[in-house]
Amino acid sequence: MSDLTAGRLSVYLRCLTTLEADGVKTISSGTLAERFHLNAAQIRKDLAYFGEFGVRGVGYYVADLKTHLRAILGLDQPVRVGIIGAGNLGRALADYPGFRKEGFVIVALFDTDPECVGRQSRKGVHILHTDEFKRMAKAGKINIAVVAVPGDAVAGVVDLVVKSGIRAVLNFSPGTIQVPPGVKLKNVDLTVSLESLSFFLARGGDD
Amino acid sequence: MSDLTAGRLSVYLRCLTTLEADGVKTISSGTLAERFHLNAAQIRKDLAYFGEFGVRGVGYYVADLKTHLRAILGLDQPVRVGIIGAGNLGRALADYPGFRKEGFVIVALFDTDPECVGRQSRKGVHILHTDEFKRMAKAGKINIAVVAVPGDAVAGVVDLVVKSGIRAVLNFSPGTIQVPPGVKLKNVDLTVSLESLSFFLARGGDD
DNA sequence: TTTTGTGAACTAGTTCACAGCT
DNA sequence: AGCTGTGAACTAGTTCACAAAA
Repeated sequence: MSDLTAGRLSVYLRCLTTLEADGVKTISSGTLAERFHLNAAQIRKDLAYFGEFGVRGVGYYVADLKTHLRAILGLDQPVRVGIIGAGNLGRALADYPGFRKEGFVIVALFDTDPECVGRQSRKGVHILHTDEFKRMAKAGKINIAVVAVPGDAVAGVVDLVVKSGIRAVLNFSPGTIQVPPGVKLKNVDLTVSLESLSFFLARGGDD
Repeated sequence: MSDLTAGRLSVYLRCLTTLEADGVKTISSGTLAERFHLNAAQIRKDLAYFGEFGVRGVGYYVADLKTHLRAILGLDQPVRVGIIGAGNLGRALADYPGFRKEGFVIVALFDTDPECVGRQSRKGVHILHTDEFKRMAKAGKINIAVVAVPGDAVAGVVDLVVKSGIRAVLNFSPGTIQVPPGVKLKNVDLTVSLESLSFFLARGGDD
């Protein structure tokens, strides 16, 4: 199963949440695709890979499919997130409402700056010293590490994260880092995102 | 030219900046690939599309290629960015050092909350009322719009942005929005990113 | 009749491998 | 000898189109 599929499952889950709030009980791939600008065949193929969730002639039961998707995405049990880097971005992520909404638990922020260690974010996420990270991860208190440190610190931090036994990392820091097999790294590179758009404008912007 | 290629060009540019700082004058695709965990053939193909920048038997001149890439990415002239949504995330993005480093100019933050309009971010980016956005965009003061508003506001904001003549949008808000042809929309969905990682862990995490 | 699930066809993207230039 | 630029081969991802099920 590809990375792109995983992302789409997450999108489908959000669509279903919207539909449920609207009181929709059952939805066909065609209607779902139309309403959320997706592709019906792709929805069916993505879902069919994990089981036969649909009913021919009817479609999918919203509540039922939602439960299945949450389980497939591992959201049927709490997912604990530790954020390394308590700068502006790290703290914004710690307080991001979208994470809590889907059941993620932000365990703590981690930083090395004595100025902010011991303090907490606006919404009350505690800032611990990065030295604490390994102990907490080893104790099974962190499932996913989010890295939001300056570029020159990222290599060391990712090394620490991997050595702590973490197997999923969401990285916001720049750089072409590598992780050992068995560890999943997802990069969100803000500069690259913005430069891609600049490229589009520079090209004439007609595609 | 695909979106993925544009992203890689941005990555190459950053690699070259690092190399230049290290005093490297010339680099082959093979060495570049090895050092930054990239693919040599892909680097050559990506670059060759825009011109014959390399010298056979030698490689690429770092400073020269960097200039070319900056021009291709439209970074040879200032790119002006307006950020709509002055919440935690919007303000963190406004102050993000990586943007300034590559020559982006953060024109202003925009929000509708009277509580924060008139104030400014830590680094001094002014927060204007969203009503001002259209005027500034029409006056050519904004090239790229960054959207970081709550999910229920995103449709209206993107509509405003498009009506203001903006042709490149970086969206951090959730939802499957659509823009007319000729407008480039890039989504950074934080919840989807995190859920993809959760999916990987739930699957057993061995790929 | 409606809609799923899925093989087959298609499209996009990556990597190989080597001719040709320096 | 070394390295680029590029056609050809390959791999991955998407969409089509339809048989089978409710």
